Amino acid sequence: MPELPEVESIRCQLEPLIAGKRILNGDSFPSKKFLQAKLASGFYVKNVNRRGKYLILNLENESSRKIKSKELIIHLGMTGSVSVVREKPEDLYIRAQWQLNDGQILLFRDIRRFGRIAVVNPGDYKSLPTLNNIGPEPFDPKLTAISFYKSLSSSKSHIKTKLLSQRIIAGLGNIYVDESLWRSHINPVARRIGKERSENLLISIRKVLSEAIENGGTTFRDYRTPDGLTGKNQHNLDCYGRAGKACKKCSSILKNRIIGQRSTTWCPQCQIS
DNA sequence: CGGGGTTCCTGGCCGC
DNA sequence: TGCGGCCAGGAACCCC
Repeated sequence: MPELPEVESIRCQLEPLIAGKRILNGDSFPSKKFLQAKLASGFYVKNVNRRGKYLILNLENESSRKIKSKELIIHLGMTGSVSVVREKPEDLYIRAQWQLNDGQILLFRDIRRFGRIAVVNPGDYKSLPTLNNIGPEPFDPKLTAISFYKSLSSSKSHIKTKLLSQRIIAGLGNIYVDESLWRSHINPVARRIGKERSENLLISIRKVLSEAIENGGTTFRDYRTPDGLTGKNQHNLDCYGRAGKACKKCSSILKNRIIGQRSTTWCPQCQIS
């Protein structure tokens, strides 16, 4: 579902809709994954940030001259979306809702319930292990070809698995991993890659992600921005979803198989180990 | 602790 | 039209 470009598109639209608003109360579907929604009650939304695929709403509440801060973390899972509405719709799949002081309601909708809501003290991500151990943002200038190479070298699992783990680099999911590996001619089951190929991979990741952000994300089925629109990046994919079709570089037939429990598409000709 | 497999959910699509 | 089987953009969790 939503990977970094989709979450970033959502963040960008959501922030002006809710920044400065006060959350009067929160309510949720009765599941452990969403129950913390109500803990955001009474706080103002300072801003809306993103880390990897996680939306992070910075909350503040000044009571009796003491400023209290929290973070409302929304993870969209596979089918999550957010919207801001005046009237709550009849919808079975609303998993959390927050009444705002301007009469609007922030909604979290998630058909499959793979998403998650948490309200934590700033930076305290113990309850979200992946966020707690997350790697650098792809566009962080501190992430260099060398540091990326070293980080990739620290584990010997398949490169596809490493990129999906969020520990080496944040925000990649199945679509953009396959796209980035195709662009940089790296086989998804490669285990060690050299400095030069690591650098090419990082360059490809950045290009793939920035194009996807410009296109407003990739919509296959569920992904929507808060304004309800779909993304356009599905028309920009070279590899993901094209198994059985001709490689756009060499015309070989793209293959597909399961790697690390995830469906993987690659070109057997250009993506050598 | 790192790594691999399992599990959480629902709906859409395909083939019979 | 109905139903079983399979598939899906993610990550927490459990066990070795």
